[in-house]
Amino acid sequence: MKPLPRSFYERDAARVAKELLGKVLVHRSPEGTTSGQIVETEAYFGRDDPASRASRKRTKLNELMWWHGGLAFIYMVHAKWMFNVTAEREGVPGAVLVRALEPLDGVELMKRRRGVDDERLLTSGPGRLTQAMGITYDHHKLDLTRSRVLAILGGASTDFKIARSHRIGVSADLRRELRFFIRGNPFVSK
DNA sequence: TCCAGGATGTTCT
DNA sequence: GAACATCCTGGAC
Repeated sequence: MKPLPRSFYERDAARVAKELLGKVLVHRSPEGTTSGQIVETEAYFGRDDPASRASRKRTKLNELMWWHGGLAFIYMVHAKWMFNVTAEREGVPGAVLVRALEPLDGVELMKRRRGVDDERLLTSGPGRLTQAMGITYDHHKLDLTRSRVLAILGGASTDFKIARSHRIGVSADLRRELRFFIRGNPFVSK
């Protein structure tokens, strides 16, 4: 499996979010390799999206949303790291939040990092999956199309049904439903 | 320097 | 389903 190319990411954020389902996120760390299939995502846009970090002024923290697609965009909420991928072409703000994974490789390492034994609790939430995968602000700005450390690989299963809903935990959501998840997958959050 | 807030998680009912 | 612990960030002062 090869990393998804830049052209995959430089499109409408909602489309990128939807098509990231079923792809595989891999982190190669000194402790070992962990990977998981993406089962839940959310799309975020720019100025017209009140829930987006890019709806406010461009700062050092959110500027990656304006950069080109395919970069790791990481920030902290409620003392938890959130893992996003930038979408859209350079100059157009957009990002996809990865909300849940189905663990594949390195399950024992994930359990150790999370301090829990129940597989369902390892990666079924945005803060949980970063902890299980060992993703931190160190990975901010990493190019997912080139990095050997952190990558999203294509070619995974497409044998699933996609469901959608409103985004979770946002104070002011858009009318559009921008959360995508694999229907019936036990690792989807909530 | 201080402090409110936030795209959450856990634990309790 | 609701309370609350958690802790970094940047803007306010």
